[in-house]
Amino acid sequence: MKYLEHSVRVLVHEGVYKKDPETSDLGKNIVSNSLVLIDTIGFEAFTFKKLGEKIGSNESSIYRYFENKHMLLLYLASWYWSWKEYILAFQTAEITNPFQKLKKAIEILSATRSKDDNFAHIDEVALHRVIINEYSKSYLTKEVDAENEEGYFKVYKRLVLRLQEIIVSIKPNYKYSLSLSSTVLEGILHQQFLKDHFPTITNCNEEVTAPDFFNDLVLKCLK
Amino acid sequence: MKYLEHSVRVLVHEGVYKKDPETSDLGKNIVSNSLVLIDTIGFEAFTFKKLGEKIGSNESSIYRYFENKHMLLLYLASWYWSWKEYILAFQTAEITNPFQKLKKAIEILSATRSKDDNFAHIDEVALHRVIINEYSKSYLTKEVDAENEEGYFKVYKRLVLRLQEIIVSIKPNYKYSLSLSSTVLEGILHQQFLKDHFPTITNCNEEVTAPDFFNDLVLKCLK
DNA sequence: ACAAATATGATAGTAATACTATTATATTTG
DNA sequence: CAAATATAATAGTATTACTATCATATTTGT
Repeated sequence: MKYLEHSVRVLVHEGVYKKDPETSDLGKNIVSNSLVLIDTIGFEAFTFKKLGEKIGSNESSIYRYFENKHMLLLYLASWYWSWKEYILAFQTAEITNPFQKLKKAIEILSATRSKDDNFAHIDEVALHRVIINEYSKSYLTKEVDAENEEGYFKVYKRLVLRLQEIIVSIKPNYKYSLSLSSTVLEGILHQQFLKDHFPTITNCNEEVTAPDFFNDLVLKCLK
Repeated sequence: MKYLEHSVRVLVHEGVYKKDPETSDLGKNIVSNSLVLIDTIGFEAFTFKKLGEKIGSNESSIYRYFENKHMLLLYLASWYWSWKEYILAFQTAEITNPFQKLKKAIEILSATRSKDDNFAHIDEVALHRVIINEYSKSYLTKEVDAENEEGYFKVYKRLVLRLQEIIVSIKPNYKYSLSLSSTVLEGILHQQFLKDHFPTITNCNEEVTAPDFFNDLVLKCLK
């Protein structure tokens, strides 16, 4: 049952994998453990060889699922954003007040873990950290235009548009709704990174959260 | 004369290089050509071997200046931010109106090239593109805390604080001046990237610029 | 002017990375 | 029970990311 739900709500673009990791135990192991390993040693030091050793599997078997570690990162990112999109749709559906909707959206996009969800093999908290630390690297490449055409960033872009819709519903004549939305989504990750590594250039800390700041920011923009 | 000026205004932390590239022709060649090569093939594909071939020099000679390509990126980034800081200090010194000062600051931080400056061996436009595409990679690493302690990100953080000072001078009781400042600085790079690669999620294009958006944003926050 | 120091170049070598190919073996399925 | 499929094991290649050594050219200090 868990898995049926899972595959229904979290859809990853077919092009990013050679073989769908959801269809086998090895595949699920690759995904769940790559997450933990990237979180531990960082994306640069991460290799398929080390992952193979960790899961007691052969390097060559991993290559049957993903062309390389870049594609695996695209997979993890798609999974993350797709999951966020699902929670966003689900948890804001009932909210009619657009201000409350916006607040809820920012909260969801900033959240380390979702209260009502639970996936068998994915460590949500580790995934959240990996996205903060590594997501930019998935698009800051020379291949970004080709991969964008393939549709690998569709889910992320759709999320930006969903947030933008809420913004527009509050202030239809606001000229920078797209830029505000993409700034908030990117900024949420960035402020969380700063909180952990460059605390002198952010107000976010144990008391002040990223949602506090971005809520205030967006509301002021839409007044 | 140019070089005297240069070394006075652009100061890079000693720890990022093994030998100061400003002290020799080879060093200057390394810096200027690495810039062009990274801009052309991207940081991931960039190697010291390829750079050596490009400048007709040996790989091992380049290693005498920089420990590895990561340190070279830190160098280029420090150089860039130090240069921006200089221009900012210089061009806003005379402005007494804090709103005008803020506008000028955002303009400078977004500018591809500076009008009144000209460096013999640095291609400013290429450097600006490299910063947009690669700067995040300099701090999204497992070594960030150690390198931050060494002071490798001092210039960048100081720039954020300078922008924040202007913000505070306009609205002293604004609670999120640091986060706003760091969001703007990061956002300026991000919106320019989106304009080039993900135009559907930004309002920035040929007519609307990043300064247009961020000026509007910051002014609304400080009203 | 000359010895000493320094900078660069050339070559070689190592360990790790990023794969591809082949073959053997185990498991599933029709 | 045969055929198809998945995984594991091994080997091999080109490239990367260096380090070490030695020769040679250039600069500098006296």
